[in-house]
Amino acid sequence: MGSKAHDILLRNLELHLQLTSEEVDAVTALPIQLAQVERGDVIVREGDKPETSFLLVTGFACTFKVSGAGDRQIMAVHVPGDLPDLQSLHIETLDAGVSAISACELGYIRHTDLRQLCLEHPRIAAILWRLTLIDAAIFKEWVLNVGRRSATQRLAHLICEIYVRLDRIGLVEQGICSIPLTQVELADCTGLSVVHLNRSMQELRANGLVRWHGKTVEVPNWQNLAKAGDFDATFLHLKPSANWLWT
Amino acid sequence: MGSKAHDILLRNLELHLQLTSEEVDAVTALPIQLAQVERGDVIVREGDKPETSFLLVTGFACTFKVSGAGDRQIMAVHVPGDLPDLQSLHIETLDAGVSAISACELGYIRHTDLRQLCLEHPRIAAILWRLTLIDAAIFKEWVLNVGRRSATQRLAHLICEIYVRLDRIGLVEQGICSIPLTQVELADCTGLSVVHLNRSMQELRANGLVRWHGKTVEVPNWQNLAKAGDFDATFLHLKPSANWLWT
DNA sequence: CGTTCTCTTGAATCAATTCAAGGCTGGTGG
DNA sequence: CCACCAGCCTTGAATTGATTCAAGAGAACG
Repeated sequence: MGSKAHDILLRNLELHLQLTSEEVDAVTALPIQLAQVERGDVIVREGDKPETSFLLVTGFACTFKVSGAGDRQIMAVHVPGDLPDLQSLHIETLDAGVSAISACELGYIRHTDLRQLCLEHPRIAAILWRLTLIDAAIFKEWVLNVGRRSATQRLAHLICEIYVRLDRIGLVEQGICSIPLTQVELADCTGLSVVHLNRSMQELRANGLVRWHGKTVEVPNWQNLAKAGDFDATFLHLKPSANWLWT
Repeated sequence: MGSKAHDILLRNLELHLQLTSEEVDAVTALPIQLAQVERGDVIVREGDKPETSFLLVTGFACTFKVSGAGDRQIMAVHVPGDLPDLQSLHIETLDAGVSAISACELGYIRHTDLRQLCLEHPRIAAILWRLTLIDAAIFKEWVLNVGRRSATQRLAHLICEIYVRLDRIGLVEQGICSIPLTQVELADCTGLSVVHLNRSMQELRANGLVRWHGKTVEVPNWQNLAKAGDFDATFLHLKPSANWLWT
């Protein structure tokens, strides 16, 4: 107990609420089963009925669905610390798949253990609930993004979101971070064709808003990119209010 | 206590889990403040920090956001029994507004009362959490709908969703129901322009898939409409598994 | 060192938007 | 009771944004 996976999980939880030492102990005592997956692997599929949820310890993953015509739409990008299928704790059947965008380390946690933790520690239950609500907030923003923004805006907005979330977990240095998404995947995030996504990317580059080569992404001027992407980080709910759970 | 609002709420909760008599009593004892709003009224705004959540007792509402360019995108349609801003229980600032699509009766419930209820009745907490997860499942499906389906499919899919949800609460009779959405609102749900939405509607009509006149909507052949809209109701999670919370 | 992704480009096509205008309906006031 | 207004629906035509198709260049991998 007390592995790297526990550390990542605790760090994520404590971004939302300062835990008591009993709470920290309870989380640390959680059995976590480690596993690895390769880039492109499907971790869980739509229709699965898992009895565990997994913590993304390292690497990138995405939540996706496939239309009847066979087109893929990605609806969430996951970064280390995320619990991409936590919803399965209270909804038996998965309504979307999760696949690995890069090689990933995963930590599987049994639902029975999570339920027990929630019963004994209602504040942890509240944080986990909150995490799923933030996921929902991101989905809403994506509906707006895909439904009402231009191709360039969509891409800029997506880059902003990933950038902010990476920054939060310390994965951005001097405006540079590593984002292992291919243009095919970016297209599937934004509801565009690959060709058009490529042209949108070139437009961002031409305007000096991003430098994206391979996996290395540089944002020379955050303000400009945020403006181009109609991006306002409020929907990410990065900070809980001081008096959450106290009123 | 024991108003129409309580009945609607209880009926919704019991669609997910059979409540014990203590649980029913606890819900019935919940103070609910009734209110009315007119068609078009904004009930809560993006950025609000409410200390209550509201139950939609009668009428239709929608969750929406507005892009920087001023375009509206609707990301959820709400029917009686829904708790459209339940998320505010654990996220202080609302990331989307809710507005009334028809005249509505609302029942406001204080967060403090809901939190107390959750602490004393963990199974009710689980149901409420589940409700927010189902909302999230719907958002995901909407990302797919808006991102990867054709105009006609999007509209057909939307009609299917509303139809199924109305049917579930007994608001469909012989394939006919009342849906007070205008074409402007349908366009805002599907990420289309009004003109194009109108043409998509005509296509559905021409193919005998829907009869939509004013607020009266008839679905002559459910199978055909579902097929045209690439619709599979799984994502609505209408029925919990038999052993939810028991494993 | 070939194979397979990934990225890029040009050209033709198509889906959806915009612009503009007219018709319908239900409600309101003269 | 009728005239008028506002909101909603419908239509046509021009335009634009995005897709598709096709093909080549570059990078990554065993």
